[in-house]
This record gives sequence, structure tokens and C-alpha cells, in this order.
Amino acid sequence: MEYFEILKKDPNSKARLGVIHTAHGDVLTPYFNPIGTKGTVKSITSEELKFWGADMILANTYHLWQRPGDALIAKAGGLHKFMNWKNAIFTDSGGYQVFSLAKMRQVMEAGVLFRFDMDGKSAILSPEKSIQIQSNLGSDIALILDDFPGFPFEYERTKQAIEQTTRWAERAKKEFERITEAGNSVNPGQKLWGIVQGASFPDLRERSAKEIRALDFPGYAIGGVAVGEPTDEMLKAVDMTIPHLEEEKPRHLLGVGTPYDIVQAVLRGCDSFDCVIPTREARHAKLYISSRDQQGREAYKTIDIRKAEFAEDFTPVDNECDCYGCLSHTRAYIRHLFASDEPLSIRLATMHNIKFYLNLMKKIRNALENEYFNEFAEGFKEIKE
RNA sequence: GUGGGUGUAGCUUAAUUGGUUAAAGCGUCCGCCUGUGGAGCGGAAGACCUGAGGGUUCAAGUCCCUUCACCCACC
Repeated sequence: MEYFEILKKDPNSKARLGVIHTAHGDVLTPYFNPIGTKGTVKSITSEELKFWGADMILANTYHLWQRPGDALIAKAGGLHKFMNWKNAIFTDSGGYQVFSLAKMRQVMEAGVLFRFDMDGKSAILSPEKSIQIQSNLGSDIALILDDFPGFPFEYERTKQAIEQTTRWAERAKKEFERITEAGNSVNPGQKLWGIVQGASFPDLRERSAKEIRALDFPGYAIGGVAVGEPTDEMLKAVDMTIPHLEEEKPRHLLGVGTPYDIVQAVLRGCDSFDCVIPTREARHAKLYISSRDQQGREAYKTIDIRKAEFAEDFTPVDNECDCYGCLSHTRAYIRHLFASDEPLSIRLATMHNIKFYLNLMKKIRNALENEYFNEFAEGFKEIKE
């Protein structure tokens, strides 16, 4: 059985329906990974996630390395056992967090020198170290350490970044093979994916894709996006990258995005996603709800449930949603919970937004299965009032 | 009834003690959030101008008088 199977291709776009066979179960694609940074999707239990149809979650190397430490998690039998999550886990390399969270950051050949944001201690995250940590966590999909610039993109800096990423990718792969061959993996079925960089420079994307392809990873992530660039710039970067990757391997788009971004990226050939948006915005009272455009096509809106207009709104957050909160509670009640700073507000909002995203992915897969994805994608956008 | 105190934005308070267009927090409204930040940030409206009315003064939220409301103490 192939690691990644393409079940159906959209005749009108690069979109495809597929399945990734991980060591902890199948992941139907296109798929969205809820983010469980510290070994928990904030406020949600593993059983609940599974019940709603989540097949995979993303956890962060950087955070878990700091606390409780990957050695402790290995002792617990790996992250799956530690958090009682029986399905797949995707781990970041820690590169992005060093980029976005660490107080000081210096890219060196050895790795990234930085200071932990939590205790101020400095450390070097090397390609090998990242693999060792992810090996201890026992994730199903691990990522190589990569280097990338922020937005606005500069050519020379981006060129250095893809070169650095390729050199680190070689070292990461070697370390991954060393650990695997030694039989020291917490998860023997773990796979290491490569990352393509290159900002939105066509020649750099192409070169990076070719160099990473040469290392023969079982899947790829497209990185260097979701770093502050506008949506069209992000989509251009995807367009520049996809043609240079093998059709038969899965492609993950790192850090993306809004429901609109995701549909657009699926059209362009991306298979999986991860993003803080549904969970972080839930904590900030921003909820995603179903809507229709003027022609009656499927679309969506966002609402800020704290607004006074919902004070006496005794209807569900989203009539079309089957999450626990929508089946059980009213907008007025959830608004009240936010206004009162009650923990249940975060929980209900997070459950809702995750369900909205998981439902969206299911709609995308149904549309691909039944061959109307192109029409679906055409009308699908955020309706702003 | 007597004495004392307090009245400033929807709410809680400020105003260098008589000195420019009365300030802030909360709340309200608008926006931001993209390989997690249960954090924050930016902006706006809001006082028919300081309970009401009158007076002193070049100048009053601030001083004086009257009145109203509320609070406390004593009869």
C-alpha cells in the first residue's frame, strides 16, 4: 500500500482527494490539522477531537522541548500515550517558533542560536536536535528544520535561506535514518517530510523544490508562507511550488489559513493544512458561521460574539452547525460567558470553530468525490457586511 | 428636624487645589490576529460641559447662595 493514495483528481484544477496512511491511522485529504501546541488543543480532550472526526493534530517541538521536555514524553511512551491521542500527530520542527517567539535569533550553519522566550536561556536548535526531539515525541509526520525570512521578502536573504534549508535537510535526513536504523524510535512508523522555501520568487521556489525532491522525502511542506504576506502573495508562492513537486506525494501548506485560503490552496494542489486561526480566534470570541452569497452559493461569515447585538439573541451560533455548543446553547449565553470571562466560553468557541473547519474539509472532500469542487470553490468566500 | 458628606461620560473615578479645547479605566462601536500568544494592539463615539438655578471673578467642576437627590450621624 502506498503511503499516500490519490483517490480522485479534480478535472478542472490541481485539487485531489486522497488518504495518507500514517502509523496511527488514515488521514483523509484535503485535511486540516487542529493545533495542539503543548500536547493539547486548548480546552478540548482527545476523545472529543476524535468524536468530531479529527484524524490528525499538530503539536509543537519548540514548546514541548521546553516543557515538559521530550525526554519525559519519551518516558511516557511518546506524545500519543502522554496525551491519550490514538490518531496521527504532525510535528513542526521548531523552526517557526524560533522565528516568531524567541527573543533573539541568529541563523548559523550549525543551527539556530536563540533564547527561549520562557526562561531566557540560550540554546542551539540544530537540524539533528530537532529530529531527536521529534523522534522522542514519536509523531507520525516530522519536519526538517528550515530557514526562511519574514515579509517583505528579499531575494538575497531568501536565496541564503533555501540554501541553508537544503543543507539542513540533508543533515536532518541523515539523523532521522540513523535513529530509525538504530531502532531507537518511539514511533518506528514516523515519516520525515521535507520543506520547500523560496518566498514568492519563482526561480528560488523551483530550485528549492528540486533540491528537496532530490532527498526523496515521502511528503512535502510548503513553508515560508503565513509570515505576514498578503493572501495573493501566499497563493503565488503555492503556484510557483506545486508544479515542481511529484504528483504522487502529499503536500502540506504550513500555517494556512482562513477558510477562503484553504479552499484556494486546495484548488492549487495542497493536501493538508494547519493554522492557529480557528482556535486562537475562538479564544478571542471570533466565530466562523455558515452563510450564502447573493446567488445562494455556500460561503461563510465571522461574528464577534461579544457584541451587544447578541445580548438577547437566543438562537444558536450557527444553525447549520452540529457542534456541542450550537446544539445546546444560544448566542446570548455564549456572549454572557465571554463577558463574564468564564472558561466555558473558550471551550464552546473552540469546539465550534474546530467543528466548522473539520466540516469545511469534509465539504471539500465531498465536493471532490462528487465532482463539483470547482463550483464550490468559485463561490466560497467570506461575506462581509 | 439638626449637623456633616457626596453629586463630573452608561458605570467607577481624575482634574497640579480659581487658569487653555474636562482626563482615564471599564463598558459600547470598528479593525487587526495565518508552521498557537487563554496575549495583546490600533482606532472611534460618548459630557447639549460637571444634579438644577442664580451669584462673585478677567477666569468657576473648583468659591458663595438657593434648591433637588442620595449617604452618614444625632434627635
